[in-house]
Amino acid sequence: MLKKERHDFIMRQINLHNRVLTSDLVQLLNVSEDTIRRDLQELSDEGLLFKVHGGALSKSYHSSFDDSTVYARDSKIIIAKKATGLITDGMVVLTGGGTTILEFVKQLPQNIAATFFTISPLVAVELAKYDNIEVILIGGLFSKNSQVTYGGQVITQLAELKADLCLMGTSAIHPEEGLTDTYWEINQLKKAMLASSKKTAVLCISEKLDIALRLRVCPIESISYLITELDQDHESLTRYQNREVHIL
Amino acid sequence: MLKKERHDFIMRQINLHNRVLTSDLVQLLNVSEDTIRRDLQELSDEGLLFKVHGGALSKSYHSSFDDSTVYARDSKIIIAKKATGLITDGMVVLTGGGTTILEFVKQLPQNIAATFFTISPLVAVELAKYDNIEVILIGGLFSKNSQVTYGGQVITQLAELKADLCLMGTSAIHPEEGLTDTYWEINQLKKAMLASSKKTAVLCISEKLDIALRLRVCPIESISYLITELDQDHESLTRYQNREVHIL
DNA sequence: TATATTATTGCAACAAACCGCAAAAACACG
DNA sequence: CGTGTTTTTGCGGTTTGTTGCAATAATATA
Repeated sequence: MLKKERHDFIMRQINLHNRVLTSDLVQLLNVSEDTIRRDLQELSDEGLLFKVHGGALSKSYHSSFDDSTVYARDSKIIIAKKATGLITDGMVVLTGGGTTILEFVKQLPQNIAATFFTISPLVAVELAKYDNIEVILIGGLFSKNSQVTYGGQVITQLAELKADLCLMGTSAIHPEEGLTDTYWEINQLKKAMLASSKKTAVLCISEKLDIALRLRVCPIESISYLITELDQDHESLTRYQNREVHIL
Repeated sequence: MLKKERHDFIMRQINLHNRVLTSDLVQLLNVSEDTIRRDLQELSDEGLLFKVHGGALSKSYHSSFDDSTVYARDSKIIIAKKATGLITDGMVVLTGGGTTILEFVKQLPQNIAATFFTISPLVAVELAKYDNIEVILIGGLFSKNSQVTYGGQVITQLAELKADLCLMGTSAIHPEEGLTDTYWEINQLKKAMLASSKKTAVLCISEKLDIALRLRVCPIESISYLITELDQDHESLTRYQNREVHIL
């Protein structure tokens, strides 16, 4: 393999995963550590990546990625980590959009092998960084507000699908009213997603608990897992606990 | 064997395999290393390949997709600006993916009113920033390499659609061979996109001119507009000019 | 702080590139 | 045809590029 090809390979890995480990590259490319280190040094000199102890990081990861802009990011990371526990190899997963789901994708283990259907282009792009994940983007009208596809075409495609697990964020959840939403189209969308999945996990920061909006998506019993940043036995969650809903 | 024949042979190998090793060519062509090196040097001077230590690489071997440092960004901005001239209010436009198309979207005038179909999630997200643009994302399998949706589902949806204009990037264009590509699925995809549009514009930086890859998408006559960063009457473009193709 | 992992540096072996030169082939032209 | 010129090619010697190794320094992790 030519040096240039190695460099291209490394850059591809970097842009795919936002980071590379020296040790991984040694195995993948079957060359000595020294060679990889020199490659990383050269690419770093060209300003194509950030060299760090143990490997290298994507340049865009630091510059363009403004972590601070995501609201309540710390909470969302906790939620995301809990949610990854639900995913096992071979699973078929359906996801919605939103920053919480996006965070969930970033927290997935590197080698997870699964099939993901999603209505969120951003989630699709993030999922594509995993070698062993097959990504199917469900197409349709694209919503400027929620950054997901919606509309009849999406509903139709969802109807043909049966996923093991559906992961969705929510803007409101209430012990009696269940999941609710403000927009008709998003409401329809979520209903269709629920119907297409054997189980459903709702990812939701605690400040969205105990809120009911105009349009009802489903009763609380239709939800299999409720994932918040709170402890399992936090008092805010007791009213959600029942035979159907597992609190994580 | 004549020099010209050797050069043709080398270019065939390059376009077939994306790479050649000096040592391989020495054996295949039964000439000295120096001769091969000189051949590669000359072909490199003509801009037909990239010479590297140990051999040479195809010019289109810029497979990697890096969002941080877009390759030849200045050229792509020039191309993008030219392309915006093709869009008028009320148009139905179909776009592919790639950094050039993404740049095109960023250059669109703020209040343009049009309908865009796209196979690229990133393009969809960017288009969503325009208030008066309706965005329809065509869904399907998501390609990790090219960051667009592809496969049967995409083809099927494209078949139901007739756009006024199709905008696509390309990795290779040649006056006799037309549009060509390396991957079967992308090839099929581009064919379907062409069939779904009344007119087609190809956005393409000049270094991808005069390159032919393995799989043919369409003859040069099927293209309505060819947009490069070069001046309209640049000599590199004369061979592309004919009744059908407009050079911008 | 102790221990393991990763970086750095100089070095040697090898491969490839470069340079000048000369032989051979192709070409131009009277 | 012959002769001078240009182009092409291969060879030897030299320089540069690439890679892996070993010893040492720096850094992470518990």
